[in-house]
Amino acid sequence: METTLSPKQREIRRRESRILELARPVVSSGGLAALSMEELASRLGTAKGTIYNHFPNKEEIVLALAVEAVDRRLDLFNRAVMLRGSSRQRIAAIGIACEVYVDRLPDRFRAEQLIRHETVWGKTSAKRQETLRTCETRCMHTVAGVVRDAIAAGDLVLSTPGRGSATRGHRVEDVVFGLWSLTHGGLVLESTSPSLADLGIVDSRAAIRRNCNAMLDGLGWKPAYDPKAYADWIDRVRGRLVASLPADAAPG
Amino acid sequence: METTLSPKQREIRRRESRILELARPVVSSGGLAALSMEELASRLGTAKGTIYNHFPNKEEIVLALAVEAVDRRLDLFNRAVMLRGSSRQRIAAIGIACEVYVDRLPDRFRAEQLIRHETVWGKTSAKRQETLRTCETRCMHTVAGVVRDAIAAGDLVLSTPGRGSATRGHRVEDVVFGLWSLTHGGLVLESTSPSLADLGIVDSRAAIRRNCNAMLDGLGWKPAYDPKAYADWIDRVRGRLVASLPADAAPG
DNA sequence: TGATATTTTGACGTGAAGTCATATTATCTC
DNA sequence: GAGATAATATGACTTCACGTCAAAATATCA
Repeated sequence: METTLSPKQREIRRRESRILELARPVVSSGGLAALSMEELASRLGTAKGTIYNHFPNKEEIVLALAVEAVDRRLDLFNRAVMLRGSSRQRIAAIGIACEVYVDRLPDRFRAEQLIRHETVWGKTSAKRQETLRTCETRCMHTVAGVVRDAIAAGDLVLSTPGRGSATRGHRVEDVVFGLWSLTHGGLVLESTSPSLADLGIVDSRAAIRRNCNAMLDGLGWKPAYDPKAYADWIDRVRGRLVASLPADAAPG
Repeated sequence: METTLSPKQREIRRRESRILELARPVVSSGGLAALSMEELASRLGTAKGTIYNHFPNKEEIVLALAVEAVDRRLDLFNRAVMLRGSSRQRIAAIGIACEVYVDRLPDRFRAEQLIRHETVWGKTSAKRQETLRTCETRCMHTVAGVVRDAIAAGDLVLSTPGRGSATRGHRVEDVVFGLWSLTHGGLVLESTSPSLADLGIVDSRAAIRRNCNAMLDGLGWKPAYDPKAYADWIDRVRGRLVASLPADAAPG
C-alpha cells in the first residue's frame, strides 16, 4: 500500500500539518470559539473552502490536535517506563512524564481537555475518534504493564486472600485508574480551579506526588515511599524526558 | 439592609430564577453554544434585551448555574459530615455526597465543568467569580474539618517525625487535595473518557472508592479499610443524602 | 496535447450575539 | 389621582462566522 506521493499530494500533506500548527496556539489560548476558519485560511494563504477539504468542521481540527497530543504523551510514557529502576521507580517516572507533558507541551494538554466535551466530541468523525481511543488505550496499557511487572517481581500483591487488606478487590486496571484520576485530576484542578490557592496548596506538583505515593503505599507496593531517594530519582527522570523532547517544546 | 422588595423587583427576581431554570438543561446537554439568547427570550416570553438586563452575556449565565451547583454540593457535603460516625466514616460520606451530586444533579455537575474553561471564565464578572470561589472554598473547608477532627481524635497522624513514613510532608490541605483529585478526577474521567471501558473499568464508582481508601490507608488513617463495614455505611449515607434532596433532582 | 479528474475558490445563505434608541411601564411627589 | 421622573422592556440593527456549493483553476493521465 506504500504508494509514492504525487507532488500535489505532498503539498496537501504539508498543508495539513501547517493547519494544525497554526490552529494549535489559537485553540490553546482561546478555545474552539477563538478558532476562525476565515482567519485560519487567510494566514494559510488559501481560501476557506480549502480548509474544509481537510477537516469537515472546527471540531475535527481540535480532535486532530488532541490525537497529536496523546501521541506525544504516549511517547513520553514509553520513554519513562524504559528507564532502569524498581517497579516503583518506573511508575513514578510515568507521573513525571505527565508533569513534563503539561509543562512543556501545554498547548497539547489544552487541546486534550477541550475534546473531552460532548459538544466538541459529538461533531467529530468516528474514524478519528477511534484513533484517539487507540492512543489513549495504549497509554493505559503502558501504565498497566508496569503494574504487572511489579506483581511479577513480587513488589505488589493484589487481592490478598488473607486478612482484610486495603487492597481487597483491587485489580490492575483499578490501580491504573487510580493513578490516572489522581494525577490527571490533580493537574486539571491545578490549571482550572480558582480556589486551589485559597485552600493553601502552593506546590501542587509535590502534593500530587505525595498523594500518589500514599495511595501506592496503601496498596502495599514495595519498596515504600522514601522522600529522599524519590526526589533524586525524579530529578534524573525529568532531565531525561525533557531532553528527549523535540525543539518545539515550551522552554522551562 | 433588608429592604422590602417592590412588586416589580419581585418579578425581576423570579424571572432570574426562571432564566436559570430554562438555561440549565440546555447548557447541560449542549454546552454554551447550544444556549441561544433569542430562543431563551422567546421561551421566557420576553424580548432578548430583557435577558441582557439580567446577565451581560451567555457566559455569565453559565457561571450563575455553576454557583448554584456548588451551593448544592456544599449542602450535600455539610449533611454528609453531620452524620454520626468515625472520622473515616465521615470522610467516606463526603465521597458519597459527590456521587449523589453527580447522579442526582447532573445538570449542575455539567455547568460546574463548563465554567472551568478560560474561554468561559474570562468573560464573566469578578463579582460572581468571587461568589463561586467562596462556595468552593467552603466545600474544601468542610472536608478539611473532617481531616482535622481525625487528627484531633488520634485517628490520623500527619508528619510523623519518626521513621520514614509515607505521610512525611503531608499537611491537612494535601489530604483534601488528594481526595478531591481522586474523586473529582475519577468522576470526570468516568463521564468524559472514551477509553475507560477499553481499560476494563466497569464499575468506576467502586474503583474510585477503593482508590480513596487505599490512599487513606497509605496515610495511616484509622480504622483501616474494611470492605464489609464500609459497604453498609455507604448504603446508609446514600439513602440519607438522597432523601435530603429537593424534588427537582433526577430520579435514580 | 487534449480529456478527465481533482482541487480551489469565494460569494452566499443562515443564524446567533450583543447594542441601543425608543417605547413602555413603574414609582414617586404633590 | 395626575403628572413628572426614573426604571425597565423592546426588537430592529449591526456584526461576525460557519459551512455550502457551483463554477473556475489546476493537475493528472492517456
